Amino acid sequence: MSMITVDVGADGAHEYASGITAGEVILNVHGKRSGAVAALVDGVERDFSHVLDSNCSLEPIHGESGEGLYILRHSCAHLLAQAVVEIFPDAKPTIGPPIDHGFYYDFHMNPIGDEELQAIEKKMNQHIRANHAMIREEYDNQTLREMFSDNKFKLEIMDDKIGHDVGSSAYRQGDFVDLCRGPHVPSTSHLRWFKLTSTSTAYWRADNNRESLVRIYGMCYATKEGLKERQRQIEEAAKRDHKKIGKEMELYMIDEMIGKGLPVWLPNGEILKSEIERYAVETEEAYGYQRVTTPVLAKQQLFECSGHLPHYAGSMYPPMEMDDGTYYLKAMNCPMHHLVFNNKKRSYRELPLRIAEYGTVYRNELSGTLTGLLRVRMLSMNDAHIYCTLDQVAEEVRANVQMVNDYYRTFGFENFHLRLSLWDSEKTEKYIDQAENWKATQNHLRAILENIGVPFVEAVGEAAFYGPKIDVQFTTALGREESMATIQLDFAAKDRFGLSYKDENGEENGEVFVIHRAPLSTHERFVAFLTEHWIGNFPTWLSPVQVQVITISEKQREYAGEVRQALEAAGVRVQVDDSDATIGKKIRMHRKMRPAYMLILGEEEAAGRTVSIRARNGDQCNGVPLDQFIADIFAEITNRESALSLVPTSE
RNA sequence: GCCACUGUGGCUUAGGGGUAUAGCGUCGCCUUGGUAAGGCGAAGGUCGGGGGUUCAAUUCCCCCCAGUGGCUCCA
Repeated sequence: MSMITVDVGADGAHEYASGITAGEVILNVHGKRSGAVAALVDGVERDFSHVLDSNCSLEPIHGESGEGLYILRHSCAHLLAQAVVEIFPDAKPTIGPPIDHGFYYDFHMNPIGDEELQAIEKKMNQHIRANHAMIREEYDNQTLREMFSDNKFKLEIMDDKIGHDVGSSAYRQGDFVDLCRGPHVPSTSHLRWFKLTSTSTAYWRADNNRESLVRIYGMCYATKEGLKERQRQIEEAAKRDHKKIGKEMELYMIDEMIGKGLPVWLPNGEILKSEIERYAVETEEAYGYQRVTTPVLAKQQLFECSGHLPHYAGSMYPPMEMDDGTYYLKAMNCPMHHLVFNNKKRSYRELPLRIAEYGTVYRNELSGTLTGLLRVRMLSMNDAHIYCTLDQVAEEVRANVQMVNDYYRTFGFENFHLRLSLWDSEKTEKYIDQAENWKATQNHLRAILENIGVPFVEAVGEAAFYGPKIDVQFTTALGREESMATIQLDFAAKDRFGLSYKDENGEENGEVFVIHRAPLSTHERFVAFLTEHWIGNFPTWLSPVQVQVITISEKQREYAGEVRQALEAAGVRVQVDDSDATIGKKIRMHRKMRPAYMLILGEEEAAGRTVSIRARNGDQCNGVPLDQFIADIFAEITNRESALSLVPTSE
């Protein structure tokens, strides 16, 4: 029998008889409880059953590693499919990939509800206890096609992904077999820490013209702790939910009579919104923007000119017939800003021309997508369009990236990164048909980003229909990525609107590039993220209630009134509670509104014209002279400090 | 738009074929209290809307509407 040498990394090289499996080697080197779910053989992921017949390197893939979790979840998807087809023999499994935190599997079957989900979960647990081996089987193409002849989805996958002459593999556990490349965990007992979470519909190949499928989601971890930790994270995120906090703090309301996706900013939310806007106005004036206001509706011709009709018609509110034509609510400001640019002859001396607008657009987002402030049909934003030459694009993009960084630092955001969103050369029907321009502008943007030296990722198929863009991607408390800000390069507007300027040579020059940018997303979405990020405990400058005054007894009413007046005179948002409730009760009541500071006023404070400051965490700072407190909080507000520093933290 | 689930006073919620809980909040009275619930009392709901089954529907069925989680979409 020939021998082979297996390099097992830090543990050196071992000699084995040829024909040994990867799993046997791992068992030999790392023992039974190594937590390995698969093996990396010469850098390729393999099953434990993989036979070694020549010298190689081998290391275990642990269930808790990224690769290991991926395998675990993929295997768990198979287990799900096994349970589903047993309970619903007519269900046709389609695809079932691992995803962040878990997996899903799409089935062609009748819709199911929670009860069925529980039954499926129960069945999966039975199979886990039975500990079926997950066995890899290799077949030629013909055999595979016969095996899955009753599942047109699997046949379609074979048509697309596997050459007709090469064959592929399937994995069997118990009576269930599924087409799959693998690798998988050696047996179903590894899949113990899973939970089915939800069902949904998905379309075959994500195409809504094709079959509607039932998608079942689950999460799966290598350990009980992993699963528990994820459940904790979900609970934690629920506490940060902007819908819950927004209701508690009375930031916004949504009323059926007004319409869904159309939030009303209540006084407290309006304060947040207007503070954001005030900050944006100050910042963007400094960056050389000029503000305009345009109407909320315009004639059909405008949106035809811009190309939004028909490209974007589905996302606009339906047309209104008027005596002089058809009108649409604006879903974007750009066409009107282009007309502002065209309002007079422009000189190269005016470029870059930066036109900003703080207003609202309306988009007919699909009803099923609307949630709280995160996805709405009324979008308020600090929108702007920059008109410049190709040479100026780089500097404008750089300034915008810097602006985004400035903004986010002030708001306390750290979990974000840039994404270069590109067109998809395979799906050109989604985009304006100028392949050369796409390639050129994409390369230009990429070069600009590389030149600035900021890290970024690239995403194919995420471009706007008129040009590539730089998106600022934000990670939520649930670990999900959402688009926040956007900087878009538009090479099409100049032709559609005949944008031009008189250049240095006195020539009429039509090479006007437009940059669309909205660094703070929409105010709705931004406030949702802000609320989640701060759990409603906003920096002082943003807090709807900056100071909550609480009297010990009604004897301090007069002093409380003086404190209020002094704070109001300094422009501080202050509320006074001089009711006859006890101090403990007042504190408990007002915590809901999350004031930046509470001021406790009793006999001592009134006598010495001081205040006792109570921070959100309960820390105290007693006997602070009123004038000093006002000076300090004024500075904290004016500097837009993100940390509250008027009460030293007790450590 | 599609699928599943949910919808009870301002908020959180119990219940379930015989028109309904409780807590918080609100209001009144007592209390004048030093840091996350002082006491007593009162008001407040056609149980999301419409239809059906039934002697009787908030409860069961159907249709809408809205919300939640996903899909799709997302300039």
